[in-house]
Formats: sequence, structure tokens, C-alpha cells
Amino acid sequence: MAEEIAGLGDPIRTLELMWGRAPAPKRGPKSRLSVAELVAAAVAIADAEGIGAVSTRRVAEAVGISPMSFYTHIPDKAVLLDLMLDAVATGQAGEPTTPDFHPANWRANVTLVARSFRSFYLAHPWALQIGTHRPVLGPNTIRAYDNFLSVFDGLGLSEVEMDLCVILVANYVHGAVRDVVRAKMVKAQTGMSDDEWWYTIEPFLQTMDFSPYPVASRVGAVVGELYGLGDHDLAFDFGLERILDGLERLIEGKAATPPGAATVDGKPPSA
Amino acid sequence: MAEEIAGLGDPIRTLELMWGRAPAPKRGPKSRLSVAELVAAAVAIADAEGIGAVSTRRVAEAVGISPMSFYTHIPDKAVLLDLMLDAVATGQAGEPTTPDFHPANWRANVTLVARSFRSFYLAHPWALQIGTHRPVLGPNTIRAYDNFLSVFDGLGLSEVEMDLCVILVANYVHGAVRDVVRAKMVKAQTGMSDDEWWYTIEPFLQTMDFSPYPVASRVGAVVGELYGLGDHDLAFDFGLERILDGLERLIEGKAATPPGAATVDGKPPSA
DNA sequence: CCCAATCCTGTACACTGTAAAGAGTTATTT
DNA sequence: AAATAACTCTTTACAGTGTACAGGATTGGG
Repeated sequence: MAEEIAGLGDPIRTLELMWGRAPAPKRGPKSRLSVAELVAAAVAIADAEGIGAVSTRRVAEAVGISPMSFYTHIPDKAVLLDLMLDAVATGQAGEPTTPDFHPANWRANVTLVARSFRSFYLAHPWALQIGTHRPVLGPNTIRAYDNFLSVFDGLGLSEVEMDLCVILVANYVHGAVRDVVRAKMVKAQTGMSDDEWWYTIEPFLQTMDFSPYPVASRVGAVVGELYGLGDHDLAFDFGLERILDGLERLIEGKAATPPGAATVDGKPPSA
Repeated sequence: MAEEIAGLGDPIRTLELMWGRAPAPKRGPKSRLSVAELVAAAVAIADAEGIGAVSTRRVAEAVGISPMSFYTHIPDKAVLLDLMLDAVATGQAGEPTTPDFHPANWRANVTLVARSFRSFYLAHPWALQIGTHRPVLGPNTIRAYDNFLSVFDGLGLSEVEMDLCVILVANYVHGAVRDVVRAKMVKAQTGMSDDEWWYTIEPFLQTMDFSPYPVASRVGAVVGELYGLGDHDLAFDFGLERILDGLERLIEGKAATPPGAATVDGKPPSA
């Protein structure tokens, strides 16, 4: 398995493809396929078999062209990955652009987008494995960003603070969902669940001396007994709640402070 | 780049290698190399050229054995990746196991471990690209976990809560450092900085209609003008500060509540 | 008509992880 | 001492990857 770094191709060409702005060819045969068909086929493969199964040959075969014809439509695999990411980004299909936000309850709104972001990763786990080299500035991605930002709008935060809040929550969700996705993928590939794995290694762990790690062994014992390898849903909600508390202090500080006194990092001027 | 999923090999064998507990071979020629030498060579390659440059052949060549001899020492590449992760985990070498924690200032302590965790990823960016299938239960990794946990010890938190706090902060750091690392890697591979990339695509962006994304375009304009693609250090500190505020509410609540009253999962601690 | 642009294809190369089989070395058993 | 089992290391081989290159087929503009 390799690294899957996307976006090393010509940035302009990538953007043109993503926005459907590629200049229409004047001469030559009409192509039998659209870029969208290739991307859809690639996404289908990734959803079904993981990103590792997505190769240029596989995608070409899926749409019924020869391996090298792929490169007629998409410059290289990195661009394909960018296109895939934007294709599945929340905001298209049946999903409403702006779901039912509570006007006066920003905590509920943030929880909503965080959960929806989490659901996105659970639906397309391979998205976690793609390391985009540059931000994917496609229409769907930007719509998702817009949607995410809007839950922090009108709360007295500066634009920079709004951006930082989105980054904070997005980073947290990304990190939190990684473990769940990993466990699922490994289970699918090996047939061994986290629990089975744990029981397999447990006898070995018994033979070892954990006294150099006092806190870890104490906590690990309690946590392991209660949840095995950990309850991912519980961990997600716990972390999100802490982040919401942290944001609340920032936002309440803003409400109590006249606009203009705002500082970039959002520290409430503790009088 | 591909997925680099680690840990699909025999779990016990992996643990034995990681803890140096492999039963010493009784017959046969002495091997000229130790597993540690192979792992060190792999880490050196990854540090210098990225995880993509780490192949079993490259590692074998680096230590002066034939390609297939690699498999005499390490079952497969997935195990190598696990060994690499534990080899670089914080806690070994000259680093003190427990740096100078302030006894009464947990915020400073959390900030310290968070920054140190961040430094780790910046020193070994390839660690971000490895998706471990199972937790890496090596000595260095556990020591790092122990160290991380200890900053939440003695604050009135339950064991489960301590674990969840570590997960929260670790997830956040992981997510936050991703962008910095990505930018660095792309710059190294393409010679194009984020700023140069931005200037390249800017003319294209000018031709587009962003009115469907009102909040994003407003925020993007301000943020882009101030920081280009974003100030990663600023974003890191901002997010960490919010998280610390959130943790503070939890911890202060604990201090005001007699132990045994309530825990996050509702289960009372053994009291 | 001619030619340039474009789509599609087959061949080829260097690279990957690793299966399989064997050669050489060593310690234990007979 | 001889046989054997265990071990290290090697060569060969295979199926897969991304994609460079060269050419054939088709289309529209001059």
C-alpha cells in the first residue's frame, strides 16, 4: 500500500476538471465518456473495496476503455483522487445544503455539522486515507465549507475566528473518526475484530512488566475492562462536548464584549 | 500514494519483535543483522525521503542484504511499519520520560505534551501517513501514552475520563498537524510553495461565481488576505486554547463535586 | 483536400510486495 | 562421527502498479 498523495498535477487543469470548465475540444472524435463517469466508477470501487483497489487500470476497465485511455481524460492519478474527494463531499445529491439549523442554538448546530461530517467519513472511509497536497477547491467541497462556516456566523466571531473554529472542529472529527474507520477496515480485511485481536495478544501482555508505565497500566486496566479497545461513539461525544464548552467560553466572551475589541486569537479580555 | 496499512501480520510475532522478546534461535547461522538495524534504516529513509521511498528492497539494500533476506527478519512490510512507529515514538533517546510538569498547573502541562506531540509529527511526518490497523503496543508508544496520561492524573478525573481526554487532545493534534506536514511534503516534492500555488490558481478563481457560497467567500476573502492559506501555528494555538477551556470546565466541575457523584459514563468510580 | 487536434490503443519500463525453492551454515540428536 | 533439523540468505519469478512513448483512427477547420 502506498501513500496516495493527490494534487500534484497542473493545478489549473485540476480546477477546470472539477468545475466542468475544461475548454470544449474543437476537433477530433467525440469522447465516449465524461470525466464524471470515470470519477463515479472510481468512487464506486473505493466505496466497495477501499482506496487500494482504485488503480488507473481498474477504473478504465470499469468504464470499458483500455488502460491508457484513462489518461486522455484525467492527467494522472493524483488528479483523480482530488476529483473523487470533491465528488463525494457533502452538499450534493439529496442532502439539503443547509439542514435545519436552530437559529438560537449554536451548540445544536455545531453538533449537527460535526455529526454529519463524521457520517461522511463513515460512508466514504477511503477519504481519510487520501492525503491531499493542496486544499480541494471543488464546488462540493466549498459548499460543505460554507455550510460548516455558517453555524459560526452571527455569533460575534471575526471571520478569522470562524475559520479557526471550523478548522478546530473539522480536525477533531477527522482524528476521532480515524480509529473507527481503521477498526472497520481491518476487520473487513482480516476477519479479525478488535476484540478477537485483544484476546489473542492478552496472554502475551500478561507475561510482561508494565511497572515502568504506572499511569498507563492503571488506566488501561480500567478502560480495557469497561470497553475493550474503547467505545468510539462515547469518545466522540465526550470530546465534542469538551470542544463545545471551549467554544462556548469564546462565544460568550464575545457577546459580553463590544465588537471591535475582538482579538484574533479570541482570548476574552479577562478583566 | 497508497495506504500503508500496518499490523496485519501475526500480532504475537509483532509484539515479540517490538519488545525484543523473540525467542533466540538455537541452531542455524548467526544473523549478521538485528531487527533494530533494519528498522533504523527504514526510519532513516522515511525521514529523508518520505514513507513512499520505504520499500522492502530499499531497506534491504540499505543494510547490505539481498532483497528477500528482509523477510528472514521481519514477516512483512506491515510489521515493519509498526516497528518504525514504535521506534520513533517519544520517550526514548535523550528525552526525559517526564519533563518538567508544573504540579499545580495542568494547563501548562497539557500544552507541553500537546506541543511535544506536535513536534514529534513534524520530525517524522511519515508517521501521519501510516494507518495502523491496531494500536501499536510497543514500549516507546506505551511510555508516550503513560506520559500523556499523567498530565491528567490527580485532577479528580476517572480513569475513563483521563483516557478520553488523552484521546481528545491526541486526535486534535493529529488533525492539526496534518496540514502543516502536507504543505511541507508537497513543497519538497514539487518545489511549489502554498503561496506560489495560490498565485497560480488565483486568476482562475477570479473568473468564477462564488455567490452560492456567501459565508465561505466572505470568510475566505478575509482569511486569504491575512494569511494566505492559513497560519498553521496560529490555528494550532487557537484550537488548543479552546480545548483547554473545555477541559477546564470539566475539571473544575470535578473539583466542586465530591468524588463518586458522577462520571462521564454514569458509572461511579470505585469508592 | 489537407492537416492539426483529439481520442483511443498496444507496447514497454521500472517499480512494488512477496511466494517458492534452494544453497549454505550451525547446533542438536542419533 | 553422521544425520538431521533449524536457521540465514539468495535467486528466480509473478502479478500488480503508474505512466512514457509511439502510433492508429476519427473529426473539424483551413
